Amino acid sequence: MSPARTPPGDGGPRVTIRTVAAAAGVSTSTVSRVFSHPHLLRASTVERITALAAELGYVPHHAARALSTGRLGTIGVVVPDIANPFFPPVIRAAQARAADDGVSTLLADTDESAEREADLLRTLSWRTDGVVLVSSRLPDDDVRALAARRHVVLVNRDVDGVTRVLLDTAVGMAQAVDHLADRGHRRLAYVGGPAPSWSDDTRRAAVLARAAERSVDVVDLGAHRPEHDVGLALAPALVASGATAAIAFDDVLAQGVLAGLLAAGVDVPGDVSVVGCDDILAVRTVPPLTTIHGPSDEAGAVAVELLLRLVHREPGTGSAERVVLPAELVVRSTTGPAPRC
Amino acid sequence: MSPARTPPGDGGPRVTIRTVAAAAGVSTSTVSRVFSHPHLLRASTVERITALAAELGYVPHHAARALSTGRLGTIGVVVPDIANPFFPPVIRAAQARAADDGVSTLLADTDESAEREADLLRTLSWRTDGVVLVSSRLPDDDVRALAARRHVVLVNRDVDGVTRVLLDTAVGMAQAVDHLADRGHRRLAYVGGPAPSWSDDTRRAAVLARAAERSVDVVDLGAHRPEHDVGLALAPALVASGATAAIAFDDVLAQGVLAGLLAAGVDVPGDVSVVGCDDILAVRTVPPLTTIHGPSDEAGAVAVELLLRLVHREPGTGSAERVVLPAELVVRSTTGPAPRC
DNA sequence: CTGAAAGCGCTAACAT
DNA sequence: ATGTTAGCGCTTTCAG
Repeated sequence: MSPARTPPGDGGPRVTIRTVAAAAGVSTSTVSRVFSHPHLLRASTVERITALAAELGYVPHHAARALSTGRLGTIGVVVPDIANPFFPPVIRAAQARAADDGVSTLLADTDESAEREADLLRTLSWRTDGVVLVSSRLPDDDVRALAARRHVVLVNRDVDGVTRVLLDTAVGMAQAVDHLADRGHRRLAYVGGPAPSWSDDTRRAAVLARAAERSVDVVDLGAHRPEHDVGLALAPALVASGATAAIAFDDVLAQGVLAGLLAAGVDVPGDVSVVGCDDILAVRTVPPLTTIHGPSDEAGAVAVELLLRLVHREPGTGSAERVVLPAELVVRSTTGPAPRC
Repeated sequence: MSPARTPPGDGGPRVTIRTVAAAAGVSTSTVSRVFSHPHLLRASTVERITALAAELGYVPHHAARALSTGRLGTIGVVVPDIANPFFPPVIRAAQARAADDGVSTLLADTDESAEREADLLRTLSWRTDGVVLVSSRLPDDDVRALAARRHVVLVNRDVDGVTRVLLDTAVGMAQAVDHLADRGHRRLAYVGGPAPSWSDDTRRAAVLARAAERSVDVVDLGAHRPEHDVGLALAPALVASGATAAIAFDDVLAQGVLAGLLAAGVDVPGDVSVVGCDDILAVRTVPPLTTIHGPSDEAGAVAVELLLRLVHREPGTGSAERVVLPAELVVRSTTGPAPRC
């Protein structure tokens, strides 16, 4: 086990493909092939060179490879906010899927700012073969323009003409309405999320549609930033609305509402039922939150898969795919029968 | 505004430094210098070439530059679990600090596995100039070995001989003990975190030390994975211990304990006070959690700063620094006077 | 202040 | 199944 060598401690000139070739008495191309297309070589050769390379402490030079192949072997994953618990599973799955193909991922956080997102994308374009844009805050046209110049896959954003992976929470929202209607609720409130957002639009629409079918009233409590405080502040309005159940845009908002309700002495689910979305908080609320769970990890993996396909396919090939993954209701303890009046 | 061009839609050959040089009637070296050492050129030249380059849609080629300079312009940030809310602020600050120097960050998640961490570090070493290891799960010796071969800065891990940035929660822990002692608590419980961990060792030690000074009893409730469920399951033991207050290794554990206590009908802080650590949950618990807040973002930034210094300094220079940032108690609503017996 | 030329380490035709 | 030979796009001495 002689130590591999790299920057610190210097330790003489770098071990390159050439060093190894010389030591093995073969040409550099053979060594190169050992690491890129081993199937083109005799097994014994591959084995011998691999061992020798390891012994010499040879480490492939990423930049050099990238320069010759024109492929960086790195993709970008851009999210609005790492700290938002919705994203980590997506990110993790994306990284894992990329790693399977030996591709590294550059993770970028836009801090919820479209401007910063644009900046970041500019920087990323120097260093990546393509980008997965999760819940992009960019205007549709900007997204299309970007996709025209770079390989892009969207997650949780539905822009025509751009490859995208969507978590269809509409299914779950409809289930939530059914769930509540089945338990006697006749009037429910929708606590909306960010105004210009695909997620909120589809969620609200799904609630309204299914509620209409079930002849349940819906009070629209407006569009809001998905933050705990906001939900908390909304509790009084919810109570005033006369609704016996609330469906919130996401779990954070729902948790806020929950806290507000408890603070106001309203029993959940005795007096009011609450449903969240995204299953971000799992059972960490008190009581555990009924919510809508989608395969966000799968979304990340699929997005990377599609991206890698784009990267490897020659330009112009294939049209923008649109993958929809269904999200479903998970009943926990914040929903129950409507209070008898 | 002619559009920059990159992979998709092909669009002819890449715009290189050569294209720009030809168009400007200068040599490639001049163009190169415009982007790397503009101060060596006449201002007017710089301006002219910059404008021209922008117009032609020239984008520097990262890999090529890396190959020439031997510096990748990328650092790695390795965390055990992106989804753990303690890390995002660290990551974000690290990225921001790196971006200030035009350095990209490769984020890797080890999924709490030392083995996977080792794997990842191997991969990262091909593609980065150095690594920030946050809360590494690697054995001390492995960390030292790594640091001998690569530029490494540790966060939240104290290994002798390796540059590191520590959040000294011991200060906060002592404050917590004082806070409780001042309010009449004579017997408190420490709910420990992961067994082989610098954080847990120092926290526990700090609690014991200050408690001894204040003649307060401490019941050690053991070492545990910092998860909600675990904390929840520990509530009965806490009650049985007769302690009137619990200090937990971190907020997640504290929140679990809180939930378990509430479930058991124990009033917080009426009957039992609870203190967390890391200020991960902010005011999102009910009631809002008293905890210990440290500048984790600063830790991330400082770590990157130190790393970049290592990267740019020639080998062998400077000895391993040890930066300690103090974390302090934040009193919220889960602590109060000891119940009168 | 700017140009010319020699690579950085690797891959990819093209030969053999 | 391997060797030969050009570069990939950029930086960087060394000259001028």
